[in-house]
Amino acid sequence: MAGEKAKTYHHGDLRNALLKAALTLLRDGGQDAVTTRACAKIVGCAPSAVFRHFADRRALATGLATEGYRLLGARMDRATAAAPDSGRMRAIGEAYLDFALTDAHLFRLMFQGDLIGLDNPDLRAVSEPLLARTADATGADGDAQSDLAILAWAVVHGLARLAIDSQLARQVPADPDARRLALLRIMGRTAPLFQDQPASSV
Amino acid sequence: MAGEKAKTYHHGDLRNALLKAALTLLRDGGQDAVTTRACAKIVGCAPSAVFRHFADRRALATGLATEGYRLLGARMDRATAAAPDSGRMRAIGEAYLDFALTDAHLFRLMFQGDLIGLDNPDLRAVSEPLLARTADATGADGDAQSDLAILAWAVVHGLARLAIDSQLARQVPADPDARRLALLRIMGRTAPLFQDQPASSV
DNA sequence: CCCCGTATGTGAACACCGATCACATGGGGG
DNA sequence: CCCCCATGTGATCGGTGTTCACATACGGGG
Repeated sequence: MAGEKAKTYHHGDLRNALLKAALTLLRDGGQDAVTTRACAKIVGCAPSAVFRHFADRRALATGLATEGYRLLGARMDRATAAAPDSGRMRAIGEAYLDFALTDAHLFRLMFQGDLIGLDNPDLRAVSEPLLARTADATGADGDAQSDLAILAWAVVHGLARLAIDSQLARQVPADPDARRLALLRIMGRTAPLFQDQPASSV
Repeated sequence: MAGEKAKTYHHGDLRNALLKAALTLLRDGGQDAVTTRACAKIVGCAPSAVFRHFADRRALATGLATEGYRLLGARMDRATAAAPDSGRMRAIGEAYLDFALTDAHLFRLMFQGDLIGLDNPDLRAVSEPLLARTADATGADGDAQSDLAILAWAVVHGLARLAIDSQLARQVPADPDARRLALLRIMGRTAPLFQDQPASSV
């Protein structure tokens, strides 16, 4: 008994338990491993129970992606808080790249339009502020601000995706730390967006 | 009879027919629609026949992706051939974006590491020269050349992916032509990589 | 020319998947 | 207290990738 959850017919928090199971499966098996039946087996419920909490497989994936945006946002917040004003863009870019490289499967899922519902209100509520905050950090304003924010996003997003799932993965060092440094160096070439500190410190 | 292919037991070119069917399915149904059974039904063979020509579903997808890289390469070649030397980078970037926007499903598949075999020799033979040609077009040399080529790739790749499968799709005009222009304008902000012509002409 | 080896295509099967539905359970508000 | 309804179950359906024994016929060696 002690510490053991009483085995009740009603789980009590099945939805969150399923999301947690799904995240585990995703992290070490990729999106293909995230199967409604596998999630059910992990939490110990019937396969059909999943659909009491998620309309379908896509809804489950959407919940996962939402959690991903929350994690990414937290990382970006921490990065900006710790950085001097003039280095906010670089800090954000670094955080974005780090997230993508260390949680690649989750990162991919967050942009897998066919697996998640991009229109989902919960997801939009979490993901849309990220671009706005980046726009602030450009230091520009007006149209240029918007353009620069999108461009900055594109640079780090492109680097991340190429590093994760393209032949570039082989053009760049395999060792995680070295790869990270190489990507940051390349990112730094995008003057003046990410060139806060002199190149030597990159 | 006239013009009709004789219905023979042996199809004769099943492999290519399957690839063609798969491409059709992909283009108007996304990757989920590319099913070995659906391909078989389209070409009119038994489901199991597919596996005489492709080891598994991934091999089929890999073949499709290879074809995609071939198409992209052709577009890039045409673009560079028609552009003045000083405008090669911009021409390449434009071609890349155009391809991604007009053949989005195929473009996505080309980078879907879990569906295609990135190590496939045929695929690598077609895809790897693309980066090399981009490196030439930077006009730089040495480490900077490599860095700039990767950065340029990242910019257009990031813009393309964000436009295709992220919330950015809603920040940017919905009309295809307007969207294209907006993305090119943003791309042009990456001085000096893509700034061949004065901004007014963008 | 025929004949057989082999590449190619078939049909039936298996395990797994997402999804649905009638039914079982039991917690919480009238 | 009791009953309603959210939650969980088990059986089931159609679809999918993949395999395997078997059928077919193309093409090269006698």
